[in-house]
Amino acid sequence: MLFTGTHIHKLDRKGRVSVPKRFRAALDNEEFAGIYLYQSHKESALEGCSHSHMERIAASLDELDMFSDEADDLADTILGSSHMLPYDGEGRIILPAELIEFARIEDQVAFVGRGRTFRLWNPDIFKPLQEASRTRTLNRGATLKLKPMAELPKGARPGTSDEEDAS
Amino acid sequence: MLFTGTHIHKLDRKGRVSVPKRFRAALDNEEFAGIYLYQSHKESALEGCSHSHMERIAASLDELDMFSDEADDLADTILGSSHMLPYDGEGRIILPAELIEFARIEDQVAFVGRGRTFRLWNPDIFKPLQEASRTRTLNRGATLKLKPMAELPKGARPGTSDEEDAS
DNA sequence: TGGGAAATGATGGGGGTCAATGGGATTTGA
DNA sequence: TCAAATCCCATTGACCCCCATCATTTCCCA
Repeated sequence: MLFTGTHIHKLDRKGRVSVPKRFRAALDNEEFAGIYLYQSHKESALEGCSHSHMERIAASLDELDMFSDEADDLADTILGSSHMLPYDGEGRIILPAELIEFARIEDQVAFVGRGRTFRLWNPDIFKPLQEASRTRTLNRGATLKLKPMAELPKGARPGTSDEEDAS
Repeated sequence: MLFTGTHIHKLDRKGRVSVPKRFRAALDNEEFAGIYLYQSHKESALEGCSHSHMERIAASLDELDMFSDEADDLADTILGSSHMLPYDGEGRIILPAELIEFARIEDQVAFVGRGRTFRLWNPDIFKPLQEASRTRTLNRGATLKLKPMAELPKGARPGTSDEEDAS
């Protein structure tokens, strides 16, 4: 379950767009055949995730004080503004007009993997941003501290399996 | 069982409103074919939930000191003022006049998912509030500490079902 | 190793189905 | 007996299923 790479697909005149095969494959075992999308907080982009990821968000919100202001805001912003989008027979979703407008998407959509989640962009907007962030990363000499293998969930390590083999 | 998204439906002149298909689907296994609504204690909105969630609230109240003022207040506001609303043949409920008035609902109702629960709003009132939530979330740099997958209820994780045991 | 064939993913579009809505008819209950 | 709730059916428009085509990639074999 990992979203990687950038995939550019066409938005047809019915408002449909194919979800990249790789992304669909990453969602194979989900109980819901489709994806969730919501508006990004900081970017002119859409955040995408799986059903189980959404469950995880809900479960985490549940833990916060049921009456806290922060939980309220997060619920409104994420759960309240998310769209549950099922695939059609060909693995496409219908991109709601509201989201098309928010992300200023025209006739093409870039699916950008971010590991457990992904983003949808207007490719023309994403490209320059991607280059900028690449330059920043290089200049900063950023390093990422990797988690030891042993702490990874089962199924994410070679030689283990979560259910059946996912080779 | 997850309520997500915002769904705006019409309140007809008989005081009926369709419960969104997605919400009804989330309540499929409930013993009661309908929803519960009560007045929110901090917003001009209605809180909605399932029968089993209502049971959960009752159970939580049990744990509070039975004679505490807090328990009294909560019992009055939630259990005492809640309405049990069955669907008609088309999946609609009748919105009681008392609740319409409280939430200042006119001819449209917004069903807003919040995970285990949902809220009903006058869309014109909700919209600006949701914008404000978004802004606060952004400024606060709020991040939600996600619960580890392993602690999620079974059936909420890919590759598990709540039927049999998945080691 | 190159070229052609087959498989697979992406795209376009028609039409049937179902959710949302409106309103009349019948039943229930005060 | 009247009002309100429930049942029932009609309408409509959005969405989903289906199929046809096109573009790639993969595979196979010379």
